[in-house]
Amino acid sequence: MTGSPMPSYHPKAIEPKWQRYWDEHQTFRTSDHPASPQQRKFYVLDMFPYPSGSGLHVGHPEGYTATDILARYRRMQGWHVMHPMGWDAFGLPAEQHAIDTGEHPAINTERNVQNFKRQIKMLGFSYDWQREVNTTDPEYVRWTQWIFLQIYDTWFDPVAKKGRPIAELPIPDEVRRRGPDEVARYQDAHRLAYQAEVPVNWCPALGTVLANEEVIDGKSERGGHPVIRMPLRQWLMRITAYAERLLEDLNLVDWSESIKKMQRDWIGRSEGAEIDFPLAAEGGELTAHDGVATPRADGLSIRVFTTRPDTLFGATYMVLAPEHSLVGQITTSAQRQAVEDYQRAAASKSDLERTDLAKTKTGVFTGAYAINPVNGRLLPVWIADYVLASYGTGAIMAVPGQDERDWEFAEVYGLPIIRTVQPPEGWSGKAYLGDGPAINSGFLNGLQVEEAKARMIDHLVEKGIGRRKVNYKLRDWLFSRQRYWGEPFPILHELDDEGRPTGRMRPVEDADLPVRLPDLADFKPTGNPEGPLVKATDWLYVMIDGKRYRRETNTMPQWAGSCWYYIRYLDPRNAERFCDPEKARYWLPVDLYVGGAEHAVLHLLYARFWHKVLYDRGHVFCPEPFQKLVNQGMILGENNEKMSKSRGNVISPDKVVDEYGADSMRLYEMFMGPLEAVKPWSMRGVEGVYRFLSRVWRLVVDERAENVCLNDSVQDVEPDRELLRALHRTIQRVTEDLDDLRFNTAIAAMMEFTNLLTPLSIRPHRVLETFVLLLSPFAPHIAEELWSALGHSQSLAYEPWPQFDPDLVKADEIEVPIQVNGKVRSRLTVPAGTGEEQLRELALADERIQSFIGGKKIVKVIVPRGQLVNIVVAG
RNA sequence: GGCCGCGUGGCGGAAUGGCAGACGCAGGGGACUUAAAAUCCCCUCUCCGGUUACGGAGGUGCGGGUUCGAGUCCCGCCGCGGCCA
Repeated sequence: MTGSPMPSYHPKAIEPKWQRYWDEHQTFRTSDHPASPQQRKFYVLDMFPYPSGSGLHVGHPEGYTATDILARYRRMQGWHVMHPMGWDAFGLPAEQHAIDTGEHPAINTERNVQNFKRQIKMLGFSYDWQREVNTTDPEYVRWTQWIFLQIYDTWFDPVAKKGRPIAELPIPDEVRRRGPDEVARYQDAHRLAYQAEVPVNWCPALGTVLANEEVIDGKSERGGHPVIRMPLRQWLMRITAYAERLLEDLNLVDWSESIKKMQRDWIGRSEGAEIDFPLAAEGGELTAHDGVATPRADGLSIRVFTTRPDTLFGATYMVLAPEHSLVGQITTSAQRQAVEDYQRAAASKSDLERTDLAKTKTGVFTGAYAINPVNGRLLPVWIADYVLASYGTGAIMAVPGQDERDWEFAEVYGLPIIRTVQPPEGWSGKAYLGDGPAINSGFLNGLQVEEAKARMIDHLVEKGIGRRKVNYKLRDWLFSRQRYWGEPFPILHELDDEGRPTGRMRPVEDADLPVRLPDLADFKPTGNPEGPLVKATDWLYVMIDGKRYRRETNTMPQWAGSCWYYIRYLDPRNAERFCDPEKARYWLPVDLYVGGAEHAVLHLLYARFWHKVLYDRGHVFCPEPFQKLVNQGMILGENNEKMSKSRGNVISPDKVVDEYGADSMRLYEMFMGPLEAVKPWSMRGVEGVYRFLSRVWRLVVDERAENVCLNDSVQDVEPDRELLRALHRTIQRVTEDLDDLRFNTAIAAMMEFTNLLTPLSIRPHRVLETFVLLLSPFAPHIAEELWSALGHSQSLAYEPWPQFDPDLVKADEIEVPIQVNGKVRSRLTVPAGTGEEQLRELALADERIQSFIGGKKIVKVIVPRGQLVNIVVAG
């Protein structure tokens, strides 16, 4: 605060004052219960930030301002508003800092949180800080671990299509007969949280595995370190079991089509068939000339998934992913060396590199042949890295005639190409993917693609060599990380007398949660896949009932805490449960969720998945967590480029607030353009809204006085009809724009109204009061100050939102343009509500119009909604 | 390569199929001032005619279409952005 005199607009003096007022009066504390049964609830949520060391950037306040305006608006409309904030505070930068400096990540994190909180509070957001959560808080971690155990305790019943307690999993008799260990193994294999040996992206530099999404171009998303593929035993979440519901329930939510589509594409549902191709006995290629191929004695076959079973007659070779388990068994001795060399080379490539369409296809023949089950044709079996082990069955039937990549591969290696769909006349391309009649396809000939698919599947089912199958691109979620700064898994591994794991696991009892992170002197990665927690030898071993256990040393990924924070806000200090069911029932789903589009797929998919498991297990009561979702657009630098330190175009909120105040910052970010649009920053623009706020200030306050007191023009008089109409029109525009999240045009409406008020020498007190209320959600500090200057002793935060009178909004007279053949030629000024017939007559009688239509034939006259006349003349 | 979104003044942007360019920025002129800043008032899409008043023509990336009427709807192209490959 500077000691400068108050009468001119001085945000630095008024903003901290009102922030203190709101804090001291707990103005925005949200009660657990509605004031009356009629009160509507409104849960408006921001994507909580990762408190990085560099502090807030101007992108954060964009979404936060939008939600804050709506929260304040709804409060004034009498709604029961939930508007919380917290910290997504586990993450790699804090751990890296710890590795570099030896300082515990919690200390660094706390410092960053304090800085973020200071910056957020300086913008005057109306959060209920009593509900602040921090994902690294042991009391929060406790419930993240508890939810993990809920998921661990759940299996997916494919018949009921829902998650059920593992105790309800039917155990087959043969499993039961083999004893309790087998039963436990069977259960473990069905849990939604399970361990499996999977090929992972191991990043030696970070000392951790990474999810596919965290690997970009073979390098880690954070840090850009090289990543290699290797098989490791990891925790996974069976999100694939929920694929269908995650897809289906997108129909229940009010999200933009583009975000829904991104989620749908990520889930990647496709319908097709699974087909078994028997492998031919060695030397089978010799018998092919006789048209008889002999299957291998051991009956081995290759199972493929295809979305185009109609093209089966066009299969001319087969491809296995280099990692496919059959490769070793079927490769002939002559090909073994080449195959093994190729497998090694493929292991060092990322999926992205392998499947790049532009890349020249490579592969190696295994020496083996499979038999096409529909025509007995022998198909050479290759391995190639363009086939991924993780998609479908990790094997394909190659149909070059109808698949671009197969065509390319066939060209490179001189494999035969058979078209099975007739391309349109004049087709000059290679593979033809479109519709058309089947050719070279036996009993399918002449059928269009869809019909041919159905007929082929029927045929496969009848012969017992294939089945209808739905496939998803979605993979199970790799849930473990070899890091320190994350939630420990609440899982104990049983050890035998020699200290070797028995393979039996037990979850930590609820009463013993949270499993806290042990303190470490050294946070460096161990360089082996066990993670830094193995160094905490005191923490690592546990004795229970005379048995020795070793704690799980993996930690959870950063996504874990953000999967359920919106629930914890509702009951943040509950020590008995993760959330009181009555509170969850009352507040959920979130009515409006605002955040960056970078979370459009993963965060939202993971959070929806956890929500659905909690829903199935009876802990939450609505199928979807986020009813309406809005993605704010990115704010670019003043040079129209993405803001970044390296480009030197970063705008600091601290600086903006220091120069112009929080209200100008808020107002500018909302005035820049539509919330969802990408838009460049402009300091001149900030100055523009600052000038607007100064003008508003001067409408009310006497600048010449020593203290804040009313301008002489503010008088206790009734507004004239014209001013009253403009006021009500402004109320209408601001209200309707707020309902539709059109903040930029709402602000424009208020600017127009002040432009009208500025030249007036008498400004009715009542009109200014109403206007200040309209402005208050956008620029709350100046609004509070003016409200107080207008004679009120309490905050305006719960003043009723102004209502407009629809009759008053209507103008007495309107101007009606008259067009001739669509061009405006004249205008009429008529009383509002003049009938169409009368408008038509007035228009035709108009002198200027006469000169345009004179002598011409009038074809018709159109008077839409009595607002315009268009006269259509011939010639 | 596929899918999605977007192309409007010098700039950010406004326009339920109905007067294109609201509002703001930048720019120009004026008032106030010893002066400057601040503030207030006026002008500001392009071209043509006119001293003025004003009138006319064109104009929303390009080309077509639907319609009495298209920035808005449809088809094709070009450019930019995002997501996926």
